Formats: sequence, C-alpha cells, structure tokens
Amino acid sequence: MKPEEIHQKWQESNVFTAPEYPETAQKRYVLDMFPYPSAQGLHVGHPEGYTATDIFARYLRMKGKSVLHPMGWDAFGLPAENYAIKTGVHPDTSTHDNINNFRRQIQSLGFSYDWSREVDTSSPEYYRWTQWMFLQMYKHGLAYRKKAKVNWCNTCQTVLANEQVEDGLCERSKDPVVQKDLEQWFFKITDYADQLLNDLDTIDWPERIKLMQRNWIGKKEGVTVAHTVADMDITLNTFSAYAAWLFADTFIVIAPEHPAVAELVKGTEYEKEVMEFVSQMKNRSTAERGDADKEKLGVFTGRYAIDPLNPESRMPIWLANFALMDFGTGVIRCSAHDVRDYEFAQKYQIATREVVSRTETSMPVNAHENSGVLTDSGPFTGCSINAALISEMIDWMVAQGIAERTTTYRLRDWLISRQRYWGAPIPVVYDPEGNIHAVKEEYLPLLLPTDVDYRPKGTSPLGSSESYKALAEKLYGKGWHFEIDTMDTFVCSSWYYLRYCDPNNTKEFASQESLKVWLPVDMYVGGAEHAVLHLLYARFFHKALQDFGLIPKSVGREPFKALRNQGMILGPDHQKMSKSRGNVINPDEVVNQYGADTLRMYEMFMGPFDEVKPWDTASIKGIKKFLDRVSAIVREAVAAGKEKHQLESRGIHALIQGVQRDIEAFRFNTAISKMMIYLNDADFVKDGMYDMHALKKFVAVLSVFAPFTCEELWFEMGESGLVAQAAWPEFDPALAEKAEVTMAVQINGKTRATFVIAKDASQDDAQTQALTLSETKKWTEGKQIKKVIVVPNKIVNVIVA
RNA sequence: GCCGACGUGGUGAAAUUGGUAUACACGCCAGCCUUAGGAGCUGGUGGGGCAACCCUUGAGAGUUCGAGUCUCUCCGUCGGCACCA
Repeated sequence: MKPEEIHQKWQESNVFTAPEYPETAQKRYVLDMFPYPSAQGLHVGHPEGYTATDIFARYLRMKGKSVLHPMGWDAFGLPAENYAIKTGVHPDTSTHDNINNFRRQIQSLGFSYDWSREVDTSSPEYYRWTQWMFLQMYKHGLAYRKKAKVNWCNTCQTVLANEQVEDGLCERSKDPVVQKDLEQWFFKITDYADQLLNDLDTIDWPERIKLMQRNWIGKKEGVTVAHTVADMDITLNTFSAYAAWLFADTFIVIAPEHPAVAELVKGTEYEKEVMEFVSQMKNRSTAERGDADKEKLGVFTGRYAIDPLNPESRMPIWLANFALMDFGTGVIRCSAHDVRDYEFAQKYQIATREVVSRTETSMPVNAHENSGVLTDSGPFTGCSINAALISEMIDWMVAQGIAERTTTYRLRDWLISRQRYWGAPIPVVYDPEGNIHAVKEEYLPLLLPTDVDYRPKGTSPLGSSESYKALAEKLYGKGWHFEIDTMDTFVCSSWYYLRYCDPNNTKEFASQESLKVWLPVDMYVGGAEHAVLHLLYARFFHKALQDFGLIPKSVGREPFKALRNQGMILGPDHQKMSKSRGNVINPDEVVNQYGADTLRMYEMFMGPFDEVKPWDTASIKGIKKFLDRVSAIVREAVAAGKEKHQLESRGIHALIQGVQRDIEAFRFNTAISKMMIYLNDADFVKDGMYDMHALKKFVAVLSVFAPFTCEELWFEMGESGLVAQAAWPEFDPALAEKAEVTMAVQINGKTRATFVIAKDASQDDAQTQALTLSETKKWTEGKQIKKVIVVPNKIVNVIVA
C-alpha cells in the first residue's frame, strides 16, 4: 500500500475528526504551536514536535479518549512582505503557496490532524475575530494609544515589542534597535502582571520556562522614598529594593529623560551643560545605553535633595547615563554599597559612606549581600542584617512617614502596532479632529486593502491605499480615516487555540459550548523560543477574555495546562542549522529516501525530547532496519500461518506497560529502545510457532510511532479495520513481571558475581544462595564476614574484614 | 555580574526510591552470503594488562555497606536576564 492510499483511508473513515460534543472527562486537547509557513518549507525541527504530539494523540485515541488535534497557519508576518517588496508577488499569493507546500509536507508525515479545523490567521474569516478581540480590549480599557519611547528597527521599518528586542538587536533582522518617540497602540498586559506571575504555580510547564516568565515579569518589592529638592518645589521619588542600606546613601542620580530635569536647572549656571548631556543621551540605541561595561557618565545639576533619613544632610543630584526612566521611578538613591554607584562616585569625587562593618574583607562595596552589622544607621546601628531586620526597618520608615512599601515590575505594556502591511488592520477610525473611535463591529472584517504600495518608507503602507481612505469616508463621513498600522502577528497567535474549538463559526469567534468542552489545552508542544513572547501573550489573552465574560469560567484561568518543549536539532556538525553553513537537513529528502515512519521514529529516537541534539545521517539506518525487520517478521509469521495457542508470552505485557509509561512521560527515545529490545528478544516465536496475539499487540503499540508501516501490517495480519481505530492493547501487570530475577553479589561494595533466584525470594534465601557461590567463597575465603546487606531482588552485599 | 540547566564509550545516548554503569542505536572489527556491495545475516566491541586482576560517569573531597544519582568546592558547555536602583 502506498502512503497516499493509507492517507486516503484515514480521511475516508474520519478517524482523526474530533467529535462535536465529547464527554468532558474523556476530552483531550493536544496542540502544536502552529507554524509560520515560510518559503523554505518544513524544517526537521517541525516534525520533532509534531511527531511527539501525534504519538500522544494517537495513543490517547486508542485509549478511547476524544481527541482534538488541529493544525493551522500563523500566516501573517514580515518574510512574505519582504519577499513581495523584492519580487512584486503579493504576500497573499506567496503565503498560500507556502501553506500548500507546508500542508503537503505535513500530510506526508502521517500526522493525525483534524484537517476540518484548519485555521489561517491571514484569512478574513480569521482576522475578523482578531480585530474583534482588539475591540474587546479597547472597550475594556486594555488597548490604548500613547506617545512613548519605543523600539524602532530601521531594517524592518517598524516598531517592535520589548519581547522582540534581544541584546538591543531586532530579533528578526539582528540590526540595532533605536529609540523613537512615536504614537503607538499598546495592550495593558501590566494589569495582569501579578496573575501572570502567580498562576504559573498552577500549570505543568517546564520549570525553565516558568522561571523565564517570572524573570521577565520581574516583580520586585521595595520602598519608595520621597525627597524634597532644597530651595525648590520639586519632589523626587526614588525606588529601592535593598532597604538595609538606605542610611548609606549620600547622593542621588536621575535619568536624563526625567521630566523634572529641565526645571531643576532652569536659569542656573548648570543648565547648558546638563541640557547638552540630555540631548547626547537621547537617540542612543538600546544596545549602546544598555552596555554594562560602558563608562559611567554623569553631570551635576547644582541641586541638592534633602535626605528624609537624615534631614541635615544634603544629597547632590546628578544626571547619569545608567539611570533608566522605565525602571522604578527614574531616580536612584546611591551609596558606596553598590558596585555601580560606587564606581560613579569615585569617578566624580562624590562623598560616600559605609554603614556595614565587615571583618576580613577589603571589598568596600557589595549591594546584594544581606549580611554584616549596620553602623551609622540611625536606630538600627549595631543590628545584624537579615530579612527580619529589613522588614523591621521598612516598618519603621513607613511609620516615620519616610517611605512607602512599593512594588515594581520589569514587564512593560505590550506594543502591538506595526508599520507594516501584511498583518491584521487595527479596527480604529479617527474623526476629522483626530479623536479615536472603535470601528463598528458590523463593519468587520475590516479588509486589508490590496491597492497598497508596501515598499518601506517609515510610515505604514496602508496609508498609501486610496480604497482604504475612500472606505473610511464612505462609512463614517468626510475627513474620517482609518488607523493605518497593523497588528503584531503575536496578537493573531494569542487566541488561535480558541478558534480551533469552533473554527467555522461565523457568528462568534467560538461558541461558549465548544470552549467549555475543549478548553483548556491539555498538552501543548513547541519550541522554548516563545517563552516570553507567545506563551506570555496567550496567557494574558486568556485571562483578559475570561474577565470580559468571553471564555467560560469553568475552564480555568490558564490556556495551556501542560507544556513540553522540544529541544533544538543541530546539524550533523553539531552547529545550528543554517543555509550559510550548508548543514540544513530537508525532511522531504529523508522521507523520499527512508519513508515517513523512519523520519518520525528517528527524530524520536535521537535523544531526550527536550534536549538539544545533533542530526546524524548515518544513525537513521538503524531505524529503517528495525522497521524492515518488523515487517519481515510479521510477514514470516503470516506466511507460516501457525498460531501458538498457549499462555501469552510475558514480553509483550512488559512492553506495553513500558511504552505506555514512556509515552505519557514524553520519553519517546526509551519507548523505541524497548520496542527494539522486544524484537531482538523475539519471545513471540518458538520452534517455528508464532504468537500472533502478541505480534498484533506489538504492531498496535508501534502504530502510534510508525503509522504507515503498521497500518499495512495490520491489514496483512487479517484485520479488517484500521489500526488507527484499534484499541490500545491492555497489559496484565502480573504477567509483565518476571518470575525470576538476577541478583548481584557484592564484596565490600564491588560486584563479584550474579545469581538467578525466584522473584521476591526471602532475604535469608538470597543470602544463603549468594554465600554458597564459588565466586563468593573465593573472595571471602580466610576473611571474617562482618555483615551482609540484602536488598530484595537487587543485591547481596557481603562486608568482610 | 546574577539566575538556571547540563557534563557518562569513537558518536547519539540508557540507568523507579542511592543498589549489577555503559541498555538501545550508530560507528568500528571479524566472519558468513554474494560476480559485486554503500545490501543482508552472525559474533565481538569502555580503558589498561599475557593473565589473575586493576581502573572508569568533567576534577577533587564528603555522607553511605553501596554514589552517574545526595552534599560541598572547583573547572567546562549551553540557555535566560543584565548599568534594574
């Protein structure tokens, strides 16, 4: 049978179609992160995750679960647009060519997707609801427009979210990101910072990903201290996360962008120098600003702040390049107990003092070590620094009216507008006075116009569309115009898992019943690179939509109950695969040479699912050989036509138990090795007689890994149905256990011999048998046995003097 | 700098609660089959040693009858964050 024929049988029998209304207890939603359909086609990394979820989904189906296992396309995005700029081919055309290629490749691998639920984020049927989601955010005050310093990539000619900036570089183009003051649209994800942080404790995700999200949210508790500027009506608030050293602070630095700077120096002799410094710091790239090794730069404002902890003391106020406006308050109390502050003070000869007595250390500065005894710290002089003391100090400062307990977060609001063409248009219209109005829901989808010049020019391409202008005036009146920015593609992917529940609904993004039935996603699989992008945004969407009453409360606060990350597959040279290195493996070629089953199994056999592992072209043969041997043995058994009618062999029960356990734990590599061992041991054949029952069970188990081969063998073994529809074979735990075990004899902890004994034999029996072995005698002869330790079924350790 | 993960043969890697280290596969070696094989099959394969034996999970120490697994120190690789107050 050709793979296409098998594929057709699956299609015809609707095996993979998810039921409309499954029993809640029986439903399982198994989801892959949907791909961006790139022109390069499928990468070997895609089938790694897809095979894992396919094995999982097929296994659950055979176990009698109602499985939703869909696939779709994250189809908006820059590459198609850049390709259009280069070639003139419309993004819609190239995207759909790519989708067709991806679908063909994915189908050739035999994944059990329910294709009736396919979604495409670039289709008006889909982005209509993306726009609708935007309107919900807007209505509930979670979408807003504001002028702000934003990340701008000159190559991509668009703004970027904080999450899309890596080391000050654009994650796409790898070019430096610059700061620009622009009016942009934001989603208020910061409203959900605490929930996004706390609810991490409720989900089964890799700890590594949870940690990355925790760090990204960056919740920090500390105190805010207000300072009056001497002889002025200005108050400067500082944030401090390390309250123990507040008494050490002797000066204050302020971010160049701080709104109070101009007023501080207005009309003074310092004004010129300070304002020059401000303009120098402006328009520096994030990378430049953020380089920790860079020299600290500052300028004195000529002003002093009154230290509320020490009202006689005057703290000089400086501007410093390392003070960041978007962290804390933009103003820092500085002391000698911070490496950075100390370096700055040294450079500019600012007086410092130490308030921690240390013994045996020459290091004068260390801000993060909560130890030592305080000196010169008001009522706390002489106290040892520890968590309780810090808390006490804060209480005291709060009582004195010096400080307030405050919390800051690293997380910023999500910048979602983009000055690009190939995305969902933001459904907002401006009246002639420039006031913002939400586009009426009945006008959705607000179609992406086609009469657009999408060559980059720093403004949004939609601005060049005559039809878009005309449409706004037609719908709203003269002088009205639509927002010309489009949405970040991460908005589209933040809710696609909801659409799969009810993908063809034209009245709602999904019916409440369908959401109630399928949510949450039980198993979500994809790469770790989305840790603080998609995976954070989707969680925010879920919570916000649920708060709007659009997602049933019964499904819980989290969209993805369990998450597993696939490890990256490196090239055969142990390097990251890339065109320039020429080490890219094309899955199509592997399928042509060895077949889809071999590719699937090889990728699962390479190593632990979540670890980085190199491709080894030679090793694939091992899998191919294994599958060929399975086929040969089954055919041999069928041809022999003899069935052994006796007690079932033990091996198959142990195998089913082991593989089942491994699949549930995502340990596919060891599951496959167990199947290989089973085949090598061949306990299903004896004296030319075959245990066909065992062989059938074996094929059923293997079918979730190698569906094409097993579908064919299933048929050849005389089964009329599809193995995809067969039940997962049951195992008998009693039969799975061996009657005998091999125990090791250790002399002083070194293994010297082994012996076979009945399972669960008594300790006395095991000891007696161990001591009578000639090997044991040889090592104990002439020595005194001091002690014998027996670990049932494992070891007898004889301690001799 | 801070946080986290990892380190086992020539290679990818196995190893329930601490209990026979190197399963399974690749590669390599030998043999069989073959006109031939980049096919298939069988056997061998951690290192040292003629052998008895000895050594071996990045290095070193510790706990234990027993450590790849637990604790500490160090080294290395990878990932995240980073003038974050």
